[in-house]
Amino acid sequence: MSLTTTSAVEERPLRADARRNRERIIASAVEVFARCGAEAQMDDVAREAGVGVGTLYRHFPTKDALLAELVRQKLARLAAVMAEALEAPDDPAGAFERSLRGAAAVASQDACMQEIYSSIGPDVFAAVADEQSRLNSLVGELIAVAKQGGEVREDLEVRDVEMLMCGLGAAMHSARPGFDWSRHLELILAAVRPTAET
Amino acid sequence: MSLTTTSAVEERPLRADARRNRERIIASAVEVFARCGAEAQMDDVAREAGVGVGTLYRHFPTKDALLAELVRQKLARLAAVMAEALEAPDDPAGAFERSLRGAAAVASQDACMQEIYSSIGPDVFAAVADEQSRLNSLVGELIAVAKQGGEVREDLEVRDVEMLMCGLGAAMHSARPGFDWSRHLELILAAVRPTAET
Amino acid sequence: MSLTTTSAVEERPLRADARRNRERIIASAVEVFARCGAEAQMDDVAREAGVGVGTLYRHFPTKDALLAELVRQKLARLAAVMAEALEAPDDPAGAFERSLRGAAAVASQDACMQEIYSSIGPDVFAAVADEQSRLNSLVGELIAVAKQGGEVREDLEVRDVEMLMCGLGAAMHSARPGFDWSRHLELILAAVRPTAET
Amino acid sequence: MSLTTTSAVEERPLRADARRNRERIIASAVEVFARCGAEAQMDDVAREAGVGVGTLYRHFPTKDALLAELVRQKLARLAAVMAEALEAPDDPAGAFERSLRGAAAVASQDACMQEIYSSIGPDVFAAVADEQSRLNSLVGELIAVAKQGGEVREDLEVRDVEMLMCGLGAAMHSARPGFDWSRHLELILAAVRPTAET
DNA sequence: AATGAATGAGGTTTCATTCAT
DNA sequence: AATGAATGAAACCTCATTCAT
Repeated sequence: MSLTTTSAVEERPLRADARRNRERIIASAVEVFARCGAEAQMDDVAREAGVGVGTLYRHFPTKDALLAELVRQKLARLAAVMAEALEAPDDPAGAFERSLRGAAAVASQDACMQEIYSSIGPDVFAAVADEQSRLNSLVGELIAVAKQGGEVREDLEVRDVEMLMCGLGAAMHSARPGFDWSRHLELILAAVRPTAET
Repeated sequence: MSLTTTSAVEERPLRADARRNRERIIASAVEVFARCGAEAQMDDVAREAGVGVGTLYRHFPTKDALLAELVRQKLARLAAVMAEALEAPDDPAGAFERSLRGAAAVASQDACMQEIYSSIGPDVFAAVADEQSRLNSLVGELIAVAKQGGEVREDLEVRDVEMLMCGLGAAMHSARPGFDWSRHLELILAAVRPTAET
Repeated sequence: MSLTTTSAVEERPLRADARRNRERIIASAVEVFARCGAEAQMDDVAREAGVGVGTLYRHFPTKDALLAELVRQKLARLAAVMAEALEAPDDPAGAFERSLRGAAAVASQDACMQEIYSSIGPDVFAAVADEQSRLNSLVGELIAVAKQGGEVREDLEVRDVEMLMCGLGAAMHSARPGFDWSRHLELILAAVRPTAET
Repeated sequence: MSLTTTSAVEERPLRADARRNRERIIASAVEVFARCGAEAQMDDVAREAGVGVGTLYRHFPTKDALLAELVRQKLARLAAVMAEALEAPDDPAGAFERSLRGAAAVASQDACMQEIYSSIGPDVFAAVADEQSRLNSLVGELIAVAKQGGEVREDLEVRDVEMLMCGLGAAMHSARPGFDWSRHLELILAAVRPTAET
């Protein structure tokens, strides 16, 4: 069974009420998972959305399918931030840093997403591969531009940013006393800047 | 109910066989949680240890209590690495870096611990506070020494290291394709080194 | 609520398209139940018929009503075979045997019907009583004729044939390895023939 | 997952209470399935047995496993009847008929078993293959003896008996008005006796 | 009249924890 | 003290039926 829900093509548009429900479900899911973590229950999501479980399962035939959709949306939002940073014409210089700050801000809105992103098995991960690689492409472009401007170390790669941001998200979500994600982000930015001896 | 199992005082020493059981349980738990993540089942731990569930529950009255013990031991091992780095008399200079490398190596042995560490609720977190703060003290000392040697940025604080290492562990555990914790660690070390303009 | 759908009188004739739908539904139901057994789902029947579930429920207010209709049609087909055998003027002698062979052949076309026929509760059974008794009358006539020809044992009754054919259908449907309904039928025919000592 | 529950060898005997429960569960299952048919629910079985569902699932990890056990026991009881008939030294002549009468009597005690036997999928059928073939062997022996005595037709095979008895069981279970299994059995016996012309 | 989205009771199964042996 | 059988509250998911569009 495929976890994909938005098969790009030949997807006849949902009836108005169905779409409304779909959106309420997603919104509620974000809410509920934020409260309870990835082990939140389908029943709770349905109740929060004010629909029956059956409706929930009509839209997402599996809990994993719902998680996949949430992750997908999150990745899409991150990609949007990246794209925006990339296209801003006025200041190509700071694009990279701006994009990371924007991404961190987006991530901080629902840090629980990090837990979900970490907890998903290979199936869900695969179901999300498209958005993931689109995001990675954008990061690649941002890095390329930044290298030309001498803003980041020469050896910086996409997966470095992935790892660091993944770590940022996790620390964010762990919410240990004293943790402060914007400080964390500054350290990450320091890590990717050209080193003294280079 | 307290999650603490080793309440410092008035702890009559376990009978020899009981202690043996306790240790086998912990070893098995590490094994099983490494295989299955935090949602491994108590029955599995018991079976792996070759004891009945009842015995498992005699030693750890709760799953959380078992998790707490595992986290505690992990923190203790990290503290040991830190202490060792601190005490090495020959090369006080590199102590800080050495300690982080050592800690990362220890963490990499059972990255699932990171998931557990992240998933524990406040109760378990509190049950582990002692080891946590002992570890933090050591990190504080290491930072102090390193600052004197000019090895790290002046504004570095313990919680910075906590955050970065927490992120490292999480990325480690996520095991996304292409992730490489020793590269991640190098970036972290770059992040804490004195910046050019300082 | 009555399961009857074709209440003899006061049944205004369906609109042309409605009738078309009704027939497509029944055909699809036969198909689907043959594939999946009695626990096939209403949604599947509707999809196979190319109509919405709503339409299906307009024609058959209940799953049981649909099953009843299927059983009714089956019984009608069996009755047709019997009537045909009875009326064949050329060979009144073999009519009984011919009718059973014909009935078995019809039954073998969708043996799943047997499962349905067995699984129906008293309600559905009652809803089908008319066709059932019409069939039984015909069997009665066939037996009477056969007795005059000395083709069947003197004590043979309608319910004997019912029982034996019911068993045949069930064995057919069970489709255990090695089962062969035409062999089974021969044995049944042997059972109803006059015994040696009579 | 295997449906087998009684893996002949190396099965350490159950604790006394566990065995008691196991037997109560089976007894209750017979009862409940007799009342409700194969779609009876696990919860009902558990309640009837006076145990928690968990206990039920400890003994039978799946509904199918439970059904398999019931079928197995039924087949074993039938085999016992056959064996008994075979071994009776005094009257080797009537052994075959006696065995069928005995089998029918046993079957009539819980005719619902027939429905279950028919409804089981290939998996359960396989899980029951041993008992099935043991039963078939006995029938084979009975047929052989009967042939020597000239009690049954020369061409009679085991699967013929299987088919006929399968049909008997089904008709029994269908319990249509007027059905009478002992009459049905007499007809079956007539079917297998040597025919006049042979 | 037709559609298919929505409903929600109910089905099977899991697992942390308790308690009789 | 040790065992593992028993417990039962949930978890996920299905499907006959209703009802807004």
